Amino acid sequence: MHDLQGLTQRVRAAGGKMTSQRALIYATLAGDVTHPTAEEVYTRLRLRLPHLSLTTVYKTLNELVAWGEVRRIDAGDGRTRFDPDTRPHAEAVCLRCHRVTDVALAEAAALGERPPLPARIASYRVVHRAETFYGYCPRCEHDGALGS
Amino acid sequence: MHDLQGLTQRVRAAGGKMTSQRALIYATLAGDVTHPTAEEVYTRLRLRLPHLSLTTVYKTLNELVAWGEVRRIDAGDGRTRFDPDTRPHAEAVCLRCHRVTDVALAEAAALGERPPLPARIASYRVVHRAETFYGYCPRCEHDGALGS
DNA sequence: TTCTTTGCAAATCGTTTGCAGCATG
DNA sequence: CATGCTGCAAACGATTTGCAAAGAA
Repeated sequence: MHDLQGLTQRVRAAGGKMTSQRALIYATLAGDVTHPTAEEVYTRLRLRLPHLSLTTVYKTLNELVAWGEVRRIDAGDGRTRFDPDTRPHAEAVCLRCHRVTDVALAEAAALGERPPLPARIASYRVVHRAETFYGYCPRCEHDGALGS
Repeated sequence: MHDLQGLTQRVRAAGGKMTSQRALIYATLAGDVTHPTAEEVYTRLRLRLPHLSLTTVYKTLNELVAWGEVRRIDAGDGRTRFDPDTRPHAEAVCLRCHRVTDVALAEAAALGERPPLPARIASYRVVHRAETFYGYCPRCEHDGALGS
């Protein structure tokens, strides 16, 4: 998730074409720290591209993941969320509202986050690591109903 | 996930009843390190309890999670897996076959796993932490087709 | 007996697929 | 103009729900 030009190049290198839909989906996700679902991306873009279909959003997001431009995140409810930040980092997931918040690099570092990724773990060839903290976000903590 | 007696007590304390279905589902999961899906649990138990329904398996597994006896794991495909080990530990997920393997405590420790769980991260009240390594298990690595 | 649980069938919901028409390179 | 892309509708697969019958306390 860098500039549109670089992305266009990579898309073409992969035998693809740059369309207005893709450009907008890319752009929407690029600056986003809220880890939106496919449906959320769709809803936002429909304002600017009324003819856009949810199918296209799904396909495009899957491509982005396959190309390593975006990362897939599971927050425990049924939906898949997407994170344009592909650098190794930790996340906090709310067990109630399923909000996902990036954990500040400094905070992660203080906890022992070590950038160099070991190549093998449990005999797996490791491609990516994630550290996830499950708990309650401030809003949900103060809203009670933590048991639901 | 301890002994059946302790579980029966806790089930009753929560206003529930101990049934043969529950006892078997509990027992099946207790010693399991393969992180089975609901369907896998169902298939195994059907041999001993031919009348068992998948619905019951789902309901029971959800109860176990709600009661903190079991943990829910997402391996990236559509299915939810279940892990009877509720202690903080790391897992390795295969990006191809979605197998989940526990990372040995010693190995995790060498990587900086620190048992004491910080109470707050990114202002979340943290209940549980997970460190996941995504990559390819030995079998899939040697089977080629890593791109699929 | 009373209240929970079971299990069948049907409903949900997120996501994917088939395919005809459209747009990019 | 040759492919790849879009978008509609239909298909899918995992999980949930309604409800009547069965079982535990």
